[in-house]
Amino acid sequence: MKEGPDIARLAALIGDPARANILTALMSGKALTASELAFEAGVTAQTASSHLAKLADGGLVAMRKSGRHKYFTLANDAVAATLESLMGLAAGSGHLRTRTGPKDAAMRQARVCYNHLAGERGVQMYQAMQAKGFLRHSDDALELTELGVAFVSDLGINLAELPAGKAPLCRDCLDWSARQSHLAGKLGRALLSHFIQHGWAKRQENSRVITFTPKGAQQFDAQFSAPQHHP
Amino acid sequence: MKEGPDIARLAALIGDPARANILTALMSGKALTASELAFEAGVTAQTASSHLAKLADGGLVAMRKSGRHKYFTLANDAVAATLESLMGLAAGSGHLRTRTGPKDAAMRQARVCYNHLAGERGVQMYQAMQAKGFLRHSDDALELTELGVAFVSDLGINLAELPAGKAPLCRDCLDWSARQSHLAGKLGRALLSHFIQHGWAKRQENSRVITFTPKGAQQFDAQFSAPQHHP
DNA sequence: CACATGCTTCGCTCATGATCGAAGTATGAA
DNA sequence: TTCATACTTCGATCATGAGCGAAGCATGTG
Repeated sequence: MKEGPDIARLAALIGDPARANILTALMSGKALTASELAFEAGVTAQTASSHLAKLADGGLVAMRKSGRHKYFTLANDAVAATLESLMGLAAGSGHLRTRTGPKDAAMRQARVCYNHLAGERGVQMYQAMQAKGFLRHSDDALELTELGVAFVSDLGINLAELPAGKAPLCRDCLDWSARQSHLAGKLGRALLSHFIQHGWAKRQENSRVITFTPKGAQQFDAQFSAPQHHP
Repeated sequence: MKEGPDIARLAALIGDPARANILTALMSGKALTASELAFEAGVTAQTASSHLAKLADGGLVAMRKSGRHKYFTLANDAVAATLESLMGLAAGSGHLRTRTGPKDAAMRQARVCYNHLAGERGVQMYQAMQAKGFLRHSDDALELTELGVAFVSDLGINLAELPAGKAPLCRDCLDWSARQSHLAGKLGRALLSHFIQHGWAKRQENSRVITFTPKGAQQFDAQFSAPQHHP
């Protein structure tokens, strides 16, 4: 009678309304913080924390710490496939909807992530710097190459002036709107400061939104031309 | 935040141990009575009755009255596919329900997945049919090519005789033991029937295990030679 | 008919776990 | 440092529903 894997344990995990809401929100493919997921699920942060721990323990979601945030994603696409299968059953071959999008188009474009640039612009910068060989992953760390050192110096950033301390120079930061990494760390902070000091972009009051001036956007694109996909 | 199909309700339905046992038992494809299912689930008849009512109400099982008996089956193969998908996740996350008995090895080799062939043999067949160009993915659907039509006709299966209806001819079903797809749908069902009718394989009593005869295995391998991996 | 069998309904007990307030920890900002 | 934010842990409350005994239908058999 008891053949095969323990399906009940897993299904019960998905079967709680709050957890199902969390998983449904994560089906968008974006990485979301614990607070955002608490809001999505309609529960308090404490409750969501408990649920997220259970989901992680059950292997349904993966977690990544970033500063004081915790970003959650679905653990892998097998989980997503199973969820979609369940949605299909629940709706009778129904179709999936796209959950609550990011609040603001401007936020998606460019915003402050604590102290560095995030959003599409941030991702663009990160990818361009990798494509040009300025950034390199080694083990779990992100390094600025010699080429990269020259590049930021040319920009006018003095690496020696950056504050010393345990904080890493370069770091990945997961972007909530683009679901891709962008550049954090002391260098990320320095770059954003640079853009603002040189009038490329401005911070909006009472918001995380960053607005690029036309001229600034041009200069930004010149430095960080988006990687071309096949011709 | 309440959007899309109600996945929680459905998952909670599957998430009860007794109901999960019932559904797992029905994965054998056999129609079982309420009492038999009560025994499989390890609960009393009253409790099983309540569970079965809920499962039927939730559209997971179908019921047919016959005299003073009630025969239950899974509602359709979409349900079976979802359950198999859940088993795959559960097996992956390590929470196997212990007791890897002798039955387990046989189950991995070949078993019934509701009404079609699963396990290593099922995966072998699926991959061979893809490698030989009998099956092809298009968009999200799985199609039988013209070559494939000829192949199954040669086997002695009359596609025109298959029951009409909205059920798909070919469908992916994720194998929980092999973690790869095998063939479900009306064709998958027809193929398994064919193997059994022609004495290639036999179903074991009270189990999902399928045993191939030596001769049957030979014929099976001849038709579905496993794709060779280059050294 | 009486009687047995298969299943269902009722009513009750009881364990599980979802929830949130309050307090605690970690990290970043000023 | 002091404050703010993000998340976690603890403790207590409370609703849900699984489980079963007992009784009630329904449908067979002798």
